[in-house]
Amino acid sequence: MDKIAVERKWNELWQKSQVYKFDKKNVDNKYYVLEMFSYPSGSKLHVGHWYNYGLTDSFARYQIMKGKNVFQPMGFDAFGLPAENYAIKTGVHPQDSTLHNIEVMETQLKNIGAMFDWDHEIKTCLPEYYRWTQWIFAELYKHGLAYRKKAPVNWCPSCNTVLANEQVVDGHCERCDSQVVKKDLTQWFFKITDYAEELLDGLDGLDWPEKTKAMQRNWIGKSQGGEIVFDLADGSGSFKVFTTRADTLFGCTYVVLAPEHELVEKITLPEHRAEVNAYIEEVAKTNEIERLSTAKEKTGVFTGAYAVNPINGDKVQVWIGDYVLNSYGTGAVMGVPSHDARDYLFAKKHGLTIKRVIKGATADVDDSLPFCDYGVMCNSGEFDGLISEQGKLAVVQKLAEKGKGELKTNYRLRDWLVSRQRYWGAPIPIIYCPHCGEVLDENLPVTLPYDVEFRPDGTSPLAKHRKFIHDVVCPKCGAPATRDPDTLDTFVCSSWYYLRYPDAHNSDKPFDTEWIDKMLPVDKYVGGAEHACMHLLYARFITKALRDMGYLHFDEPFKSLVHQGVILGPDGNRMSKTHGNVVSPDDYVNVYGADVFRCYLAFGFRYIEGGPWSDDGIKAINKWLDRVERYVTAAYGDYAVTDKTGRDEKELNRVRNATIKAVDADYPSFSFNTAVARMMELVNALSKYDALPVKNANLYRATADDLLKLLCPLAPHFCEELWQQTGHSGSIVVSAFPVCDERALQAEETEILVQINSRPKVRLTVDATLPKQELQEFVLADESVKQAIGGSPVKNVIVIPGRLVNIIV
RNA sequence: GCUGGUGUGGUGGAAUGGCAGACGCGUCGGACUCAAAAUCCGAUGUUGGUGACAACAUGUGGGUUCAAGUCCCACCACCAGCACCA
Repeated sequence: MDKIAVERKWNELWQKSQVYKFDKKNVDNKYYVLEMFSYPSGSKLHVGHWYNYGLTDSFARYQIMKGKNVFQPMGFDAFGLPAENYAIKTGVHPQDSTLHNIEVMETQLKNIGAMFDWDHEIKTCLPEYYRWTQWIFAELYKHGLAYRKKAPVNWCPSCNTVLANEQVVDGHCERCDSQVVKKDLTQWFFKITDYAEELLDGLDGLDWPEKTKAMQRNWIGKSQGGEIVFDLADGSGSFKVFTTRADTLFGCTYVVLAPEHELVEKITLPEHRAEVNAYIEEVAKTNEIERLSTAKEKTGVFTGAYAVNPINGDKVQVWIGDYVLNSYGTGAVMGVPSHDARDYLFAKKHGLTIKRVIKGATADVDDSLPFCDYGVMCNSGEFDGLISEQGKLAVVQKLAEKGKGELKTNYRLRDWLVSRQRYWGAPIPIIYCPHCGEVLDENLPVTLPYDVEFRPDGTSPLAKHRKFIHDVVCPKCGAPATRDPDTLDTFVCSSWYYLRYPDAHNSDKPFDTEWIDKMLPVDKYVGGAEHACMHLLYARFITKALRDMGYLHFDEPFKSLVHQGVILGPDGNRMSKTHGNVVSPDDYVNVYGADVFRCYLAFGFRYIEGGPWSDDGIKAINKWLDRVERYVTAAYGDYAVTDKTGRDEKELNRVRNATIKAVDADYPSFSFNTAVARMMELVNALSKYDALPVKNANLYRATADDLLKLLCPLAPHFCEELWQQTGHSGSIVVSAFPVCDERALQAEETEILVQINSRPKVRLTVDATLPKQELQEFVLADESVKQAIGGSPVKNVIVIPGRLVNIIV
């Protein structure tokens, strides 16, 4: 068979007959399969795309054959930084390059032979989509979930531009190598932290990999402790620290503020100012990863100020240190050198007091300092003798009575910063009016202008687009106003696209609430594990926020999640241009066809593991499909079948049904490699039968039919062609998946293993229906078993019916 | 550093606590052929033995069990994620 010609033929016929069109009337039986949509990159589809889309399509095709009404859409996450960088480099407008890339990728995606419903294609960079991204911003704003505050950005003083983390290499600008500094800008945030608790709780009910759930739990990072108020010693103000170890408060001998803490400027004494300012400037140059690195020495400087430990009135020094982050907790920590390893090092280095307040619970505990485990309080006045677990509550309670503390749950999760000082994104629908302040622009879409200047010169392309910024009046009072010059993080675009798909071109609404409640949640979501914390968390947040606004009536967007593994380059590295190890599927698809390539990807890897690329064995898959063709064709010659091995047809029927059973379990669990292996076994079984010119070949033909159906999800064109060639009517791709006949699996006789003292000794063929007791008697009566035992007394016999008998002598 | 994962022949990988290595690749041998390709058949964990067979084998060392790749403990290596989380 000329596989490539056949693929072209069926691809066209399927498009024409709209065999994959989602049946809107049959929603009760819907099955929503979604692969994370593509970024329209300038390089073509790589092997990883095929691995994700091709094999998930096989899963979707399996669901169709199991009678589901499958909805499987495709689209493009089309905004983003690379297109803008490309524009700066080449002058090609992001819109032009992006739309062109999409066109190329659409053609390539169609070659996979996936049953995407292109009628509902999404391109996030089109106004028909991003107007609703802006609508989401507007709704969050109206419900108090979008707000502005100052936040630092990476700033390259030489390029005069904001850099993404990705563009900062070792603290330097990737373009000009200048030292990158932090700069505060007022930016928009989404209040994802309002949902921290629910995002955490909701994980329990999800059919997601445990690994991913664990990562989200860590990311949300719930911790329970106390918030404690420290007054400044001169009475000029106060600040709070968060701690999970309030039981160690008596050992607090200093406090450390983040260098960015708002109080630093105010409290620093004149004689310390120079040192403090120099330190702050130095910290602005480092990124968070450097600041928090364990390998780095803990640095800090004294501000000259003192605060009062609220539990015992001690005067403690106020320091600043880069290991304290302004974005976590209260931006201030108490220093307890005796019971915290980090504080211990810090205190040793700077000569600060170390005071034990916890001792080991029992004498055998090594409680030499720093002693960081729970223990018993000491040197803590009225609290002496309390164990840490009780002590940390008691201390906070005592402080609460004086208004100096409260129990507090803290989350590591931060609010979602969505402002980007970029052009190629959805404009933020906010207008600034000199009279009314910030005003939501509900006249959507706020269209992204095409004619902009990309050359970086200190302002983003939108900010210097006079017409876009200034050609606007306040919606409230009509006064001349200005637009927000920033665009939305592309994660905002991708946080709701699964809601848009089922009705992608609706121009009245982002989605129809009644319809969406029937279509969602997504039944199977497939994509890379690298999105575990960002995209997957944002999507859950948006779903919950829209639910609380009354637009949705479900809690979670993705009921079931699968991560495909990563196909590495042949050298074992991640495929990338820099490694020069990118493998193009086209080189193989042009030679062997899409079906062979899909089957190879299915067979050669554990789907969720992935691994280094190697094309060893792709020829073998090609040959195997040729074998399938030969046996299927033979079955439909005017032939019947005799058995070369001397077994009767029962054996063929048994293998046939065993294969059905196994493959029927493998597809839904994404175990494609074993599914192929089982089908190979079936073909091997078929090969044991010779075709001879007699009639009556029903079983052989039925087996061939089943084989085609089992294989169809992986090699749809190939199977459709053979289905037609063997005279069947209708399309195999929507035919019913074979059902296993359990009766065929029940053998009358079975071989069991007899072990003596757990060592395999004798094999016996026995009646498969023998109950335990009789099986034991049968085995013990057997001559060869008696011989193997050799007269030693039998102490114990373990019988596993159908498998083995273990005789302990 | 913390957390999670992985570790099985020359190789990709199979194994609800029950005969480790299914199914492939590769290699070796054979059939067909003038020859090659294609196809088909057979062998293939290691060691010892002509042999039937025996011993040893799932990163290392212990443990539980009649029975461990699988469960428990410790360690080693590699990979991924997170970065002092107060």
